[in-house]
Amino acid sequence: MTGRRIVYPPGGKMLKSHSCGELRLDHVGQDVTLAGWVHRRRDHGGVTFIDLRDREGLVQIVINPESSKDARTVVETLRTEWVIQVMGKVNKRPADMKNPSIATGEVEIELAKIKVLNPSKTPPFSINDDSDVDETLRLRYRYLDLRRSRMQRNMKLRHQVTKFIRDFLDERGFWEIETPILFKTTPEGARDYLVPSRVHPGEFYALPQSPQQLKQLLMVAGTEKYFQIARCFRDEDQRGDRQPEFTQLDLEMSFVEREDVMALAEELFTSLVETVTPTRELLSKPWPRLTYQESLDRFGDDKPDIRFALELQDISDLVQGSGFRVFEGAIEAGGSVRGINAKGAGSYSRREIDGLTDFVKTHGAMGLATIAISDDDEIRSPIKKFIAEDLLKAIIDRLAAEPGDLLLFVADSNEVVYEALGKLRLHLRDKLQLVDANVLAFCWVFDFPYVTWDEEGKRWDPSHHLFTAPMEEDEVLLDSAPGEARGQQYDIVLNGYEIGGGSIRIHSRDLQEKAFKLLGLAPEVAQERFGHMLEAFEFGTPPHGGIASGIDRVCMILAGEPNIREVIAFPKNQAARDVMAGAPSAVDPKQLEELHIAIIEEKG
RNA sequence: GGGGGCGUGGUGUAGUGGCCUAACAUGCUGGCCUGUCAAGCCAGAGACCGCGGGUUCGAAUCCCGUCGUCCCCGCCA
Repeated sequence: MTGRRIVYPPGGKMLKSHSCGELRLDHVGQDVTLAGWVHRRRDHGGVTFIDLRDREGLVQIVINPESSKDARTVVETLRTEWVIQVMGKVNKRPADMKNPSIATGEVEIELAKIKVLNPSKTPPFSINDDSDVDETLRLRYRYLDLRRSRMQRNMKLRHQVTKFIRDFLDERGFWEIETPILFKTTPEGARDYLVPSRVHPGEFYALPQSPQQLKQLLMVAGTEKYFQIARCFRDEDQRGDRQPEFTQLDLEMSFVEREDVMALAEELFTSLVETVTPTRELLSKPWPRLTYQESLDRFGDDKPDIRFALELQDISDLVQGSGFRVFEGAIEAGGSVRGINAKGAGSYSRREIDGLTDFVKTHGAMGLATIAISDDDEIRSPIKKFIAEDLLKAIIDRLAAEPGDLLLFVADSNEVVYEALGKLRLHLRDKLQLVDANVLAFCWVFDFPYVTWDEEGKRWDPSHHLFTAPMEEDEVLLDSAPGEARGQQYDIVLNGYEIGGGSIRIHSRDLQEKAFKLLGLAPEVAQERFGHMLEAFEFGTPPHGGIASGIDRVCMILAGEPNIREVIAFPKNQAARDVMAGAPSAVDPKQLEELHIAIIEEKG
């Protein structure tokens, strides 16, 4: 997209009159002062060129034998990444010397004066190209990495995303309100980052996992429409799309129902991507809506990537009574047998199919039943000898299989079947290159179960969070059959990533207490941890709901990057370490003493 | 907490038991060159192969351990 033209004030308010990247034919004849980094230098003996770079782009500086001796002497010493200031005249380039590959390629600067503002050591990796560099090295010299075009592009994109969100919500009456970073621990959910209190020995603040409670209290406070681009903290192990601190668009509205929040969020994100990434193709508008159950049945995933098909098919009804114990056993135990048709993978070797089997095993499945149909219609299948031929045909029909296809089945509990096939589906997406990277596929997933049973902890866990309201018609189920109640929750999914989720909240003390009780919080514990919420709900709390969206993930997808570190200026590595500054680090014993903290050495 | 991949001049890679006195590209240093834009040409410096131990006549290469890093599971909205 075309950025705002940067015009520097004339008369020496800054060290430059123009940015390098903004110069065009209109500027021909003007005397300009530029400042930036030496991108490249091409010394031809007589004539020398410098590509001068700043944030806005590149421009070519020409030094002729007719240029001043002083200038030529300085130019000889220049090296890449030196910071220089140049004064010169903008000339039109002769016709055969234009460079269409850069925006300023029609012009060049005839050097009059040059000043070295700061020399540079040879950087540890090249700044002037986008070659791959070991990520640890990039992180260690992040300030240099951020100078490279990829990161400049990503940081700019991120700015445009947050700027768009702010403008959009401002226009609709939202107030941006900051909430505390030092708050109260909530042992439910993720692990908290704790901050010791110096003035209160033995007591700790916690960094917020999200501003959830505070934004609800802002609704109690009559704010009605709130948002924040908020930093959130979770002390859990990292992934490519998870960092210990990350940024959420957090918003909350009073006097709304589920549809109101969904409509707002859908409009926000649709217009966001249409504005910020106009060349990306939006798969569908309005967004498809999937119930949680439909999402699992079709994609084996509650955050489905709907850019490609490869949908799951249930064959339980077919294989029941087939005599094949692996299939029958799963069904008898309450599970199912489902499969996907990996179109065009029928020629996979034994070795490749074994690879797929190993893959599903890492996701809990016992194994993978396969039916490979070669291009000349020959069927290879380890289960062929266990099932009748007409059943095999029926299964092939159900999966709409053709020569050249590979059918893959998992028989297990529904939970395992969904997980294994859902992940296998994504694995095949990458292996078979089934998606167009330019497409953006949003969808809604809703009608989540209100709670899910945690077998290990022998208790009900919230599928969203503690403050989500159940569907009104399902409230009666909370006592009788909590597992069947649905929550007033909705998730935004983009290209297989959950980029946002929200709910209508509970706004009455009675219902909130009931929810706490269901979730195994004893009244006195609930009072200790969330007394302020319960109390607030007694003072005329409006019905309210909202949504939160992971800005890092959104930017990652819009930037086409493989992980969120690429859209965070100073991210931490997989081990949650800042390798540039060296955080976390040991602290002075004096500091610990002041905080009333003693270190316990690791045992063993 | 568990599993897997990777670690070789500054950078990116090749080499997977002797041909390695470690190769290639790029970068770096010096020289030549008046129109290039990933400039070109010539010359040069630069790694004992993450670290420690072991196997072997012989290890960058095999084994064990360790450290770093990335990915996945667990965990986490």
